[in-house]
Amino acid sequence: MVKKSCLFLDTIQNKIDTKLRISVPGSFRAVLEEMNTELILYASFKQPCLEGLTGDMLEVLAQGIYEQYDMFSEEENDLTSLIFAESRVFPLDSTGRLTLPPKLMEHAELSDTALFVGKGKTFQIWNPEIFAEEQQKIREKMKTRPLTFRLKKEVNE
Amino acid sequence: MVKKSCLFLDTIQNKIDTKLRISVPGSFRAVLEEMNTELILYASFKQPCLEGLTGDMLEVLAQGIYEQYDMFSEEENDLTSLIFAESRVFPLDSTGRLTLPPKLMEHAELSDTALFVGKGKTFQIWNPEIFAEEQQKIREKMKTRPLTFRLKKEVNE
DNA sequence: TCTCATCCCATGATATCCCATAAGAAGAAA
DNA sequence: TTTCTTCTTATGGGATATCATGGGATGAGA
Repeated sequence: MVKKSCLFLDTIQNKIDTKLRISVPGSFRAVLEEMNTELILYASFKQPCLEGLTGDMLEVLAQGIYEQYDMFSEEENDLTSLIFAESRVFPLDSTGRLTLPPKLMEHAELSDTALFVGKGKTFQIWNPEIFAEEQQKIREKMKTRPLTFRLKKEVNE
Repeated sequence: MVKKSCLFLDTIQNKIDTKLRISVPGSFRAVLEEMNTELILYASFKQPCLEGLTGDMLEVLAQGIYEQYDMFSEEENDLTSLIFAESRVFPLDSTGRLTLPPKLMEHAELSDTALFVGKGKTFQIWNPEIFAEEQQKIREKMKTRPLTFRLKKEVNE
């Protein structure tokens, strides 16, 4: 039996119905089930899209904030206001759909279709047209400023 | 069975009725029930809002204060005065509401609506208009001085 | 007896669940 | 390679349960 990857991969476009429901791609649901965790969404504070996370990820985030910042510090307050106040658990129905709140629909400028974009340990939800433009911009940027990146850890271990 | 996150998430606006009652959001109540703990409120000593905690969290807070400050220090005295002397357990009625004392209503400048703001292991209760301004300030701050934050722990392990 | 706080029930709105159907992908047989 | 079958995944609509909120009843303390 091959070990399943716990990464969100690929780009999948699904429809948003009149009740603002959308199917989470099967491969994404498989990751959530494999990790036995909940699905979290929040409005990205950098881009017009939604950020998708696992519940585990959010717990680690919470723990990290308390370890790195003072309980009553301004930084702690700002971070928790931006992350936890904006995110929510999204339960899936029996066919694997979630319901998008109007607030998030607006933020990501969604109407009748949405794009699930795998980002490894997280994913994003985009308006397909906007994503295509953004993706193009990133490609252009790479031509002039190539990113460097080095794997620190051995791969096959 | 998926593990439930024990974090206060999302921002939910509810009404305060003529008896000064307000429904605690269902998702917040779920956290309290899951942790099998009481709901504590006190007037924030930094902002015009109310701080909400679980009984468990208050215990952790107490422990932290005694570990970080000398028993008879000024800081220890100030913090305990500000937190424990002001805190109270708020019982919920059968439909999940609590009754706000006039003193807390004043402190948070509340009238007929209030916003429950998830902050992870705690939450806050705000006048919606005041919170919107505060949140905007935080967003502005992030543009000029983006907070960096690095996950130290592996997420999927 | 009066006042205040808590408790209990009724209602309406909303979100969640469940079933039915359609579409697509993978696999088997020709 | 082509066609047919089967299974999984996606989408639509109706039924149901849950939650927020308002009003009245009950009981304790002043």
